[in-house]
Amino acid sequence: MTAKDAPAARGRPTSRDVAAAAGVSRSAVSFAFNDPTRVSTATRERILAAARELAYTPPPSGRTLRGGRTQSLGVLLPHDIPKVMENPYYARFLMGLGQVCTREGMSLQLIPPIGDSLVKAVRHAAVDGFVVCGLDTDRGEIAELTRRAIPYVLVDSDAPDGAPSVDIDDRDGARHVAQHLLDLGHRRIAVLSVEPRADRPAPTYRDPLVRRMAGIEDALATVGLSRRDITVVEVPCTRMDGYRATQAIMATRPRPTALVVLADLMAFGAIDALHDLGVNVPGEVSLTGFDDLPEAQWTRPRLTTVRQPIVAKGRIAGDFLISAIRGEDQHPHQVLQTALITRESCKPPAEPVSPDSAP
Amino acid sequence: MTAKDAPAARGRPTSRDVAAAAGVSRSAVSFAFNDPTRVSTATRERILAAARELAYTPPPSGRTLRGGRTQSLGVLLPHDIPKVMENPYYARFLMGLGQVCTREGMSLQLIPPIGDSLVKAVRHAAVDGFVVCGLDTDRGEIAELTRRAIPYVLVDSDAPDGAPSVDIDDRDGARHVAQHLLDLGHRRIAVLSVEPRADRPAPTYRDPLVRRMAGIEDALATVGLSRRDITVVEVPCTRMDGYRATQAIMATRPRPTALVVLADLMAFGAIDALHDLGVNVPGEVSLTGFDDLPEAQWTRPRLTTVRQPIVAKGRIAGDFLISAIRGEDQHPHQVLQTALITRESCKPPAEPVSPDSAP
DNA sequence: ACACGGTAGTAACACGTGTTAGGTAACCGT
DNA sequence: ACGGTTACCTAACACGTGTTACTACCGTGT
Repeated sequence: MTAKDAPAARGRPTSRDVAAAAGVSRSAVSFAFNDPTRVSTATRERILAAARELAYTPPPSGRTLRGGRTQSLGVLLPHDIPKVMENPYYARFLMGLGQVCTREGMSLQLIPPIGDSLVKAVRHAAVDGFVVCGLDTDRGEIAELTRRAIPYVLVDSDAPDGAPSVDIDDRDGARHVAQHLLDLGHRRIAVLSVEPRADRPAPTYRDPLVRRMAGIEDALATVGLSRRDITVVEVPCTRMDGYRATQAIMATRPRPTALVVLADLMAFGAIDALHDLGVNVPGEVSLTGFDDLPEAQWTRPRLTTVRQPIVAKGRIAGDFLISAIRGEDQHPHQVLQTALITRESCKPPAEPVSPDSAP
Repeated sequence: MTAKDAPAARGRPTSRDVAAAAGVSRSAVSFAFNDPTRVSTATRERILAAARELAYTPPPSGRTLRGGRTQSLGVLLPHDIPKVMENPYYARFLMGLGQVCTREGMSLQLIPPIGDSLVKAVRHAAVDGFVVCGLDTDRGEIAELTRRAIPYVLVDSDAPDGAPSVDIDDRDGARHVAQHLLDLGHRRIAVLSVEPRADRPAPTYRDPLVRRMAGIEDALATVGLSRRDITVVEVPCTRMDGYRATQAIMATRPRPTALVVLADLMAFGAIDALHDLGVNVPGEVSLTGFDDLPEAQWTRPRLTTVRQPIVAKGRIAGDFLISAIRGEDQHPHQVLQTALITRESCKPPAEPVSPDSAP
C-alpha cells in the first residue's frame, strides 16, 4: 500500500478510500452510486459492499460544488426564528410551502437575518432558491439576489415586474371588513395595525399594511369619513402587543365601538384584553381580525375576520420558485382573493352614533 | 488577455474573475473577504470594489467544501412538513431551537423524509448537525448518523447512552394527570393516544407514548385498576382525528366520564366534538390534554393539561447540538420535568361510580 | 487474420473556494 | 553597503465530488 491510497487518517472516509477497498478507481465508485449502467453489476455490488463496510455515503458538499442542486428551498424571514414561529400565520404558510417540498423531495431552510442583516444570511445559505417573505421592496436583499441571478419569489411585497410574486388583495379585504362595520352602524372605530420594522430610518408601513390601510380609507370614504376620524395604533405583531395595545385603546374616552385589528394574532390578544377588562364582545365592542387563522374559529366569541388563503399562498409561491429554478417560467404574478368571514364578534353598536335613537 | 483569465462566459462570476478585474491574484480576493490583515487596505478596497462591480460574493459551495461549517442546523422530522406544521407543538419547539440559531447566527433546515426514507434525506442534507425529533430509537437514521460521525441530538426518544438527548418525564406527567382524575372520583376513563407510525411493520408505541401509558397505569394501580379497565383509542396526532375519535368514543355505552387525551392538539379536536355533540365539559365529561400549548388556555372551557417546557426543550437540544458540533461536550442527557396545570375542563363525575352517594 | 463495435473501467479535468509555504521588494539598524 | 526584518502578495495545494474523453479488452462477422 503506497502513501497515495492510504485512507485519510482523520475525518470521514472519502470515495478514494472505498475505491481502494474495492480495488477499483474512484470514478467507478461514483458511477456505482449514480449511474448503474456504467459499471457491471458484479463490481457495483462489490463497491457498494465496500462502501457499506467503510460507512461511506457521498457527502453533499462535493456534489453541490460540481454544480448540482442542493435539494432545498430557502425561506427568507423578516425576523428571527422565535418571533416568526410565535405567529401561527407562518405555520400555515410553511404548510403550503411544505406541500411543494414533499412533492419535489426537498427540504426547507429557514433563514433569519444574521445580526439584522439578511444580505449576510443570503450569502451563507446553500439553497436552490429563495422565497422572500414580507419584506419591503426597497431593502437590499432582493438587489443582492437579482445581481447574483439566484431564483426567488416575492411574497407580500410590492413586487417589481422583474420578479415572480404572490400577493393577496389586502386592500379589498380590508375594505370589506371596514365596510361591514360601517354597515352595522359603527362610526367610532380604532385600527390596530402592525408596526413598521424598527430598523428602518424613515418609518413606513410594510407594503401589505399600506394596502390594508388604503382599503379601510376606501370604506370610510363611502360614509364621508377619512383616516383622521379614526384612531390608528401600531405595535409589533405579537399576541402580547395586541393585548397591551387594546388595554391602551380601551382606556381612551370616548371608547371606540369597534376595533379593526389587521392581524388575527393581535386580535387574539385583543380578545384576552377585553375579556380581562370585563368588556363584552360584541355587546360593548365589536372586533375583527385579518388572516382567518384556524384559531379564529375557536375563540369565544368566534372571530369575524378576513380570510386569506395562506396555505395556497405558500404552495403557489413554492410552485413559482420551482418553475424559476428550472428556468421554465418567466416572472408570473398572482394576486389571491380574500373573503370576509362573519362570525360572532361583531354586532351593531349598543348606542348608535346618531342621537335620534329611541331611548 | 490570455484564454486563462477570460471570465467564465456562462454562469455566475467567480473569484478568478474579480481577481482579474482588480489585477491581483485569486488568493488576494479570498483574503480581502476573509482575513483583512493579510492585504493592504488599499488593494482590499480595490478588490471589494471590483467584486461589487461584478456582482460577486463568495458562494457557499466552495467554502463548505473546504471543510468549513455550513452555519445551519438540521431538524429531522418524523413526518412531511405540512403535517408537522399543523401541530403547534412544533412551532413552540422550533422557537426554542430558533433562540439558539439567533444566538449562533445559524439558519434552520427542516428535513422531512424523502419518500418515507429519512436516511436518504440525511444524506442529501448539508448541515452541521441534526436534531432528531420523536423518532423511534431502532430506526436506521441514527445508525447512519453514528456511522458517519455527524453530530446529533435525540429528542423524545429512548436514547442510548452513546448520544446526547433531551427528554421530558412523560411517565410522571401522565401519572399526575390520571391521578388527578381518579382523585376527582372518575373510574370510567377513556384514553386517546397517538397512533404509531403506519410504516412500521410491527405496531409499537412511539417511545414517549409508551412512557405516558405507563404513567397512566401507575395511577390506575393505586386504585386497583389496570389498563384493561379503561378504553384506549389510538389515532394520528391531528385535530381532525381527535375530533372523530372523540365522536366514536362518545357513541359507546356506558359513556366514559373522563377523557385523557395525550396531546393537546387532539384535545382541541375533542373539545370541538363534545361541543358539537352538545356534551357539557366538564359537566358531563371531564377532559385533559398533554403539552400545555398556548392555545390550551384560550379554549372554552380552559383545558386542564400537563405542561411540558417545549421551548426549553428546543433550546436545550440546540445547546447540546452546538456543544456536540464544537466537540466540547460528551453525550449529556437531560430529562425535563412536567407540571399538572389544572384549569376548568375537569370536575368530579356527575354520578359517582360508587352507589353509596347521598341523593 | 482482421476491422469493427460494444463493454468495463480509468485517467484527467472541472467545480470554486480556503489556506500554507514561499518569494520579492521595501525598510531599518548598524 | 548590507544582513535582517516586515509588509504584501502569489503559486500551489487540498477539499471531494461528477463527468468527459479515452484505453484495454473481448467477441464477432467477413
